[in-house]
Amino acid sequence: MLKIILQPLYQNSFPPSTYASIFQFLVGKNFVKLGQQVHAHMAVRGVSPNGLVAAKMVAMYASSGEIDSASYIFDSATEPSSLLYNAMIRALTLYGITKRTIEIFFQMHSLGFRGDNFTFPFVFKSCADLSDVWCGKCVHSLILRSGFVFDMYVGTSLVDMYVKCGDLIDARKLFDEMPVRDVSAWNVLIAGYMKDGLFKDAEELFEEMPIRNIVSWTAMISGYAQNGLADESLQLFDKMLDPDSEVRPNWVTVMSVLPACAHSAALDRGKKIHSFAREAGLEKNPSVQTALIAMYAKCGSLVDARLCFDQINPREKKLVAWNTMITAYASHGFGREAVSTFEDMLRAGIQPDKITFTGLLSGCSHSGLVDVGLRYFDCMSLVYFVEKGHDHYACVVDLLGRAGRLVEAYNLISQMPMAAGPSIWGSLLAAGRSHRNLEIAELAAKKLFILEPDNSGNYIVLSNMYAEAGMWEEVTHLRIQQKSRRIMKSPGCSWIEFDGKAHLFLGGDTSHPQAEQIYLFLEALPAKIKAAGYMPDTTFALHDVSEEEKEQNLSSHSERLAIAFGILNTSPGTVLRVTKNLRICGDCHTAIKLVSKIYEREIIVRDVNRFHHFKDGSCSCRDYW
DNA sequence: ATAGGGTTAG
Repeated sequence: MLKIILQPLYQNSFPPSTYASIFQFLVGKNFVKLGQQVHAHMAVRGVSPNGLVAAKMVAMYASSGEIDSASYIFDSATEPSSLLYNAMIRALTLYGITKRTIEIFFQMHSLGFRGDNFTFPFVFKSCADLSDVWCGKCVHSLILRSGFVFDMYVGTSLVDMYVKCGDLIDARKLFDEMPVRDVSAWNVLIAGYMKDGLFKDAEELFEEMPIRNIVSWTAMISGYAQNGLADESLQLFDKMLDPDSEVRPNWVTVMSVLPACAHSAALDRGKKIHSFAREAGLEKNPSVQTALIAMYAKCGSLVDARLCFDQINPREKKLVAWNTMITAYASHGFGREAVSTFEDMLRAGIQPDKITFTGLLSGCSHSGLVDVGLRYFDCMSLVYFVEKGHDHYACVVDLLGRAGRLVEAYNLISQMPMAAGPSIWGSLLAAGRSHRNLEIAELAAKKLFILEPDNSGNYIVLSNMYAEAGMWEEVTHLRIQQKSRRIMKSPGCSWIEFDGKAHLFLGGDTSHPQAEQIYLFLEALPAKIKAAGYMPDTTFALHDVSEEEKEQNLSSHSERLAIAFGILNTSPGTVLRVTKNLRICGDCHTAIKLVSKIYEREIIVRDVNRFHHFKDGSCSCRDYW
């Protein structure tokens, strides 16, 4: 076929069916230039494309990335046909132009072309992407009597539409009514249940279905991972690696399981999955590489994250990869690196988006780069064409608040074009606390009591501030309020990975087999610190007593237990990586700095907000978090 | 020519 096309095209025009076959042949081949030559050949000879030819041209252009040319052909077609409409609807769906897809469908319908089994799957997909259940139902009702609902493809896309619109009841009903179901229909429903957190229903379907393919497995694994069920996700992934498993993981599976490692900070597991990806030839996939960056960053290994980032082929280094790297630096308090990576990104010609700026601004905030952050914030919409969103304001309120510029922070909130959410008032409250501004703290706390009445932390912060100021009546009042709403504080816990297993400690925990040794170690610590000639920063400890576990003995905070366990069980010099479910307390922060110096250990603590790299007596956050 | 699993986030 190619030979025929490549023969000189100077001869007379061909009959339409020939042009149609040529364009048909070029679909998906990415020979745009050739397609354009044939197109010109036709145009020069005054042949106007009939419905069939136009349809093939639309398909050809759309499949080679030329959606504008496809649209042009469609708009200038003189002879509309079902086939042409189908081709255009398919092309638009391919490019995610959902609204136009639906418009074109209704235009088609109004011209008397009713649509067929090659039309509806795309229309329902568009409704699904828009979460437009109203439109979906409307199209559904149009075809109720036509019999197309019994087509397997149409049925599956309908079930998917209801799933994506959150209507699982109707999705299930349609699924049960389908006369023929293949594995795709099952997968759609499984994915639907996992999104909604209905694990039992998803598991039942997964067991029940006659054939499971890689998509079924991946839907389960990613569903668990996205809902924070990291163990379930990793276990199922292991099952898939079993030699007599029915399927092998592919790049989507690997990409989906990595967030489970990230969630539980399981660096060793993550490294094993990385090795698997390497052996399976999936390491060069840019999406896998991006998921690896995020995994390494969240498991505390920025070095490995950067290595993965550098290994991505520059041509394949897309927005998400840059965002992930910038965010990784930001969460570790490496603000300067976040900024320089952002500048590298601009030089590479990548257009930043709103996530880029949340990463960049939070990086500035976490490392005290106040002026740099403010400069980027001021010009982000005019220079980089990214609209300022709620989260960007949150970063800058945080930035100003940490720097003690509380009035400016408050003024910024008042000027926001949208309502400030809990993250913003939370930042302001934290800033009010650390800079001892009761007025601002009170103001922020009162907003938070309305916005998130169940969050115990807000009551505790304000109550501690009242206590510090000797305002005991207010303390009592807050306590009564808290009791009446039955607000429970969440218990602090920390874990550390050792020997392929997570060792978890609660505050004051004595249940660990090595508890005795751990407590002996911690009790000996103050003397060691003194002997080494360091003075604990008592001023800091005095006014920043842990807000979450005040009544508890500071020296048995969960992060200290985990670190003690780590020092006792690993060889000298091993980096310790500890994860905590709450914010690290000021007293522990001071203690860990000293431990890092005395025991010559690098200690990396991931708390609920960010990372702390303790080394040689100081922390990467420069006591600024 | 048609449907299903998807990585980044104060």
